[in-house]
Amino acid sequence: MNNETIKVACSNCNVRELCMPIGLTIEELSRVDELVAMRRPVKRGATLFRNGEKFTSLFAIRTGFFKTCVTTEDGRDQVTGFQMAGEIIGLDGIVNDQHTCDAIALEDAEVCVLPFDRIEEISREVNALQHHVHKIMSREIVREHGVMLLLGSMRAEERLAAFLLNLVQRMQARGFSKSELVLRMTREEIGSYLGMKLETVSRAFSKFSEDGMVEVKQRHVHIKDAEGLKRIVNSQLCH
Amino acid sequence: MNNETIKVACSNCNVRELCMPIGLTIEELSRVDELVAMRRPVKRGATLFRNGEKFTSLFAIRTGFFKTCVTTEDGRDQVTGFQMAGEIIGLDGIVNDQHTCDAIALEDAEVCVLPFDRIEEISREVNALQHHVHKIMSREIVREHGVMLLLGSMRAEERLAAFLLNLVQRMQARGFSKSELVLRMTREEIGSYLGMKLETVSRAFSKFSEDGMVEVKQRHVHIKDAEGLKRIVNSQLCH
DNA sequence: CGCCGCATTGACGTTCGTCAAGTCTAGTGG
DNA sequence: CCACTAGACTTGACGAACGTCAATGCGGCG
Repeated sequence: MNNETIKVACSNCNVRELCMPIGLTIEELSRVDELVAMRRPVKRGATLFRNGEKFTSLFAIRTGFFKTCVTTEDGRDQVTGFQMAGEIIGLDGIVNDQHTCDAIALEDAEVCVLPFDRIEEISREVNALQHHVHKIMSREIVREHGVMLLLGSMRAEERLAAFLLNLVQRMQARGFSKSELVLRMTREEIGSYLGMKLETVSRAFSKFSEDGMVEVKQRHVHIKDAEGLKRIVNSQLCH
Repeated sequence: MNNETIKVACSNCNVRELCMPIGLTIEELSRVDELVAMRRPVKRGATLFRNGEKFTSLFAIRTGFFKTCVTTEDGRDQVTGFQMAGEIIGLDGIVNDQHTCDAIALEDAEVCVLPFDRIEEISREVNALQHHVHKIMSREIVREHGVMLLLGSMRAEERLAAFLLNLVQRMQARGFSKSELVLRMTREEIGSYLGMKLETVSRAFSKFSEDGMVEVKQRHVHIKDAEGLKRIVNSQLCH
């Protein structure tokens, strides 16, 4: 009804349970609300932060979809992750006070800006927040272990199957279908993340499609046989 | 001189500047000393912690050399890192209160046991420690980005060159030679870390040797042309 | 001295990258 | 409303890089 200079507050945010600790007392909750300095819209294709930029804040994704990627001087490029609502990005910037990767919106998005010094300050008073921050960073480390496993020991189809299952599982945790999926990234970006070429991604999609495990229509993916995909991931085709 | 039930203290530890924050006041330093619950020797081949074990502590490596690896139920296996003196391991355990990988000593080692609840407690009082913990976790995230880049976009020889340069650079930071290297891991473990087979590792070593960039004798590696290796890493052989 | 695990090397096969041609779709402008 | 275009995607043919399998060499330890 009334126009809203949307009150910035975690306490009534719909992705709260994804990015904030649970079981806070009322007063703790109001302290945590102070974390969010502002909200910031990010247009599709725009960068939220870029390699080399000064680090000041973490970002909690309220809506939208991002990719993060690292680049080397010699032009190598690697997507290190895809992030969706409720996830925190920018953790890479803490260690040297500057970001070491680019974060780019793959669809129109909105993020909460969380100044890191404020996070540290409030963490000292609210134990649950302190532990939550540690868990978020640990979770990212564990996730990356999984990616290393995927890149280091899986073949193309196994990688894509694992990727699709992971995506759909995260969507499901956000209340979306566990069989219907709209990819926000190109084949090339998927390939970069999975360490393979876009043609190989495309072929793997076609293969799954032939085998009746998914229906693929451009970026629309319908997963008809999640169990089949799981078998692919765990197949260890040889040995 | 006198026999030592070695006093457990960071303040006079020789790898302090590697694992502890710098610029602490005297009283802060004494608080930080309380972090170390005990020291624990780990024999070569022994596991410091294992996937599934309850997480209680981080470990700071005083001496020795470790590998960490993740395993899947279907028997896939991936070395996620090699850790040496001054580095902290166990961060993966925070998120779910249990370890998600195995840590195995590749040579006789000694670690400091840092109970994590004590870390959190003292972090609240000593800001420098709080920030240091954040930096350590962020550093690990950034390191893993680098591994993802390596696994996702480099060819075999580029990976091995990058690996050798990274190892020697870390050894140098610890006061060792920047050209002389004793590998503590097998070809197979190197291969697992780099996402390639042990034979491919061996062939890459032989290639470097033929090209006069290194001398290899089993696990002894002499780096004769670090610049050459750097060129390999940045070569982008095709394109 | 002999064994065993690790490492090297060679021959061959598979997977995936490369290059190229062609198709589909969404978006734009007449 | 339709035609046109650019970018994304698919598919095929071929080759390079790496994995696989197997034989052999080497060094350390009991």
